[in-house]
Amino acid sequence: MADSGNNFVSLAVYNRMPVYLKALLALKRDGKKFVSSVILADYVRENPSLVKKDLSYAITSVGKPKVGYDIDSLILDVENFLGYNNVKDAVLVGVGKLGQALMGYHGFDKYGLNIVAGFDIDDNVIGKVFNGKKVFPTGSLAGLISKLNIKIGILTTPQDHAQPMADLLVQSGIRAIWNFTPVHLALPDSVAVKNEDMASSLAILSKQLKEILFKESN
Amino acid sequence: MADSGNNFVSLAVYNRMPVYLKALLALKRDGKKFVSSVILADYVRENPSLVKKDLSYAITSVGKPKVGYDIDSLILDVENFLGYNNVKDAVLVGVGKLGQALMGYHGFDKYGLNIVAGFDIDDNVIGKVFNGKKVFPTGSLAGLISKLNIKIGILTTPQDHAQPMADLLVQSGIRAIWNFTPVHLALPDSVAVKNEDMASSLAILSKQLKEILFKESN
DNA sequence: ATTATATCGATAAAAAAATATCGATAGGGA
DNA sequence: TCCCTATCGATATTTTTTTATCGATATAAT
Repeated sequence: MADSGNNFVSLAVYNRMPVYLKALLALKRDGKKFVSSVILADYVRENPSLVKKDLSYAITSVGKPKVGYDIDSLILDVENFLGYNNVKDAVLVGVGKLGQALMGYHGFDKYGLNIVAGFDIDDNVIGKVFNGKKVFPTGSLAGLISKLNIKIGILTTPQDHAQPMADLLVQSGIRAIWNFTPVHLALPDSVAVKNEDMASSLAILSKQLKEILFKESN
Repeated sequence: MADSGNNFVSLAVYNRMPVYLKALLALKRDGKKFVSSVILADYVRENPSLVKKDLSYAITSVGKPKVGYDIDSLILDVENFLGYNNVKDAVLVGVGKLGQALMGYHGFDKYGLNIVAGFDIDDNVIGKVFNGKKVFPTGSLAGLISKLNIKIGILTTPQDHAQPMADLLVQSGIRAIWNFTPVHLALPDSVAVKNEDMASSLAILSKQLKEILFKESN
């Protein structure tokens, strides 16, 4: 049965769920109607028991013995679990290359993320429009956030502006910060943070590469 | 004592290690010379025992009772553990906004990542230079990879080019792919993959936000 | 219709990870 | 100098996560 919303589900589940979703969408494209935990586990390289348990957090209907899960309904369930179906407004601060890339990224629609506007201190980008989203001076941040009751801020500033801009976001009422800067933000407990940490990603990739090459060399 | 290189260290440790490093650098900036596991744990919001165990994988000298760890030497140890000190060459495929942002990102130097060149199929970017790195047509990918013995490929193409370009990278000798596309790549076991999965990051942030707001509302 | 089997969902067992405990000891203060 | 205390590093305990097992059952084959 689907999780009612505030029971604890571990972060590991949240990390795997989008992987299942991608696999399900690929299977659907291949014309499949049903998938078993064994097939799906094989596809994403996990254990079938783990897949069954993970899906149990999202699923609203039962799987059929001998057949598996209905792919269409499972996709809906997983998308729902991940919150793709409720739109989340956000502002983006720091409209450099990365900020522009994120503002222009159409994939966010699919995830239910709606970047309402960008903010910057640089007159060269203020007033510009990326993917239909305008760039405003940071001075107008607080007004827009409170007017639209926005809770999520995306932080893509240069390093030295990260903490001050995070502070400004929090003062303006933001309650969740998606931090793309490599800065350790000091924030109150009442604000959620997700660091998009390229350092650890790269370290993990290097570690895996090292392991693969090591295995081959003996 | 430091891990000799191929004992198993869990991914969780790799995820936390850069967080410790950021904290250590901040403490150093504040003029601190030593730090205890308690202080560091408090800073990064982890348990002191966990911090001690994690650091034990990286550390080469012992901490002092009553004092803690020498910050300077700990920074070196952690950087070493994370591989910041050995340069890793990489190629980048797909020089759109995101690709340009990554090519222009100076932080990678610090991590020991050196993007040697970009590759694209679009004549509008081929020949251009970003941050001193030139963009070549994908046709010249294989040659450069084998000539320079490059093992890491960064994938920042549009979705529909992701799998074909990943295949090309693998054929050309790439053994590790840092995948910034939202595509589930089908790759042989001999190739490491790290998906930069914005879907799960966003889902986790949303979950945390929901939990924080829920806690407050009762 | 009967039987064989693949799969589910629940739960038990195992493995892994996180946390607590504890003896040893360096440094500070009486 | 001699305690007292904070901390380390090692290890034991607890908790969490993952994996295996098992009865029930839907489908397919005989």
